[in-house]
Amino acid sequence: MYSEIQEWFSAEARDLPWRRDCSAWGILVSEIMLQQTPVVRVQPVWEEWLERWPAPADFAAAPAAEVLRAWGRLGYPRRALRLHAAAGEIVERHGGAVPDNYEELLSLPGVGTYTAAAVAAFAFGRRTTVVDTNIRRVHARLVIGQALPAPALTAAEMALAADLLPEDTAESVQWNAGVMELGALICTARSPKCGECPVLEQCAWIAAGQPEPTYIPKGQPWAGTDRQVRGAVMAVLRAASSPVHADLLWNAAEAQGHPEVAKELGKLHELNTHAPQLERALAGLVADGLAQLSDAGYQLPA
DNA sequence: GAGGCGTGGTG
DNA sequence: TCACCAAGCCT
Repeated sequence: MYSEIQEWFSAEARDLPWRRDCSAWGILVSEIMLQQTPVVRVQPVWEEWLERWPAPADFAAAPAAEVLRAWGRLGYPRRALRLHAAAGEIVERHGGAVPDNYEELLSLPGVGTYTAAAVAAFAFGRRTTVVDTNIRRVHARLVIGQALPAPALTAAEMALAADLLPEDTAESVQWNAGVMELGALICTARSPKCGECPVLEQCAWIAAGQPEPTYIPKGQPWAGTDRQVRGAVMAVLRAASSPVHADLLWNAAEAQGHPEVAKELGKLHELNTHAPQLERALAGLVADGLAQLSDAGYQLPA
């Protein structure tokens, strides 16, 4: 399978900036931004960041509020704060250089098994077992014959990925990148382009007659949740340059057409003269959002 | 180990 | 239209 995927990858791989001549720091930033966020939205922000903060020390010195603003609308802003903390550790414990091995990468905040393996492989050419959602899906179809991988990563999947990894270090790096790209462009979650697949002939899922998924992926609720409130709060704060009053949050939520959010923030507005109740309500509604506000130097009314 | 965490494009 | 989905991590 290696040669077919490699040939396809050489011809079809996307020309992404972090795949060109790029520092380990640039690779790390890209991997964090790409956690659950599509490439098309990451690319312009990544360009901005690398120009503004070309090395970990530059980024570590920036105020948290600026980090969150620069993060823009990539989503999951806690990733930005964790990367900020990681840059601090890189400066303090690694002399300002991104560590070049899996174990030390894994110890950084916001860096899990996937990101540690990916940075070790793509920034430092290490032979590591990279397993992301694309690779899991390709393995599930190509090797196992199932439409989708299990809901959560299993030990068996890790063992399979380790078994498939080429022994040669340089080939292992190309294999990781190629399988991931195949999952992103051809072997997609919905409507895979099997007609363009370089390993169609060897695919266990095709051989089995493309059976349907054996479970139903469960969606994440959004309307009326704390996350929706946090999203509205963060949208206001990104645009603000000074401490934000709760009234402003409510007005903004209403103006943005978020009736559920405005209703919840309206409760806070009514409670504004009763500080203890306000604190309790805020703690229940926007606990993480408040932590981010505090980290970013913002204040809520007393 | 299941659930929480932002955001916007798309079939 | 509205679920689903996008290079996960942490608790």
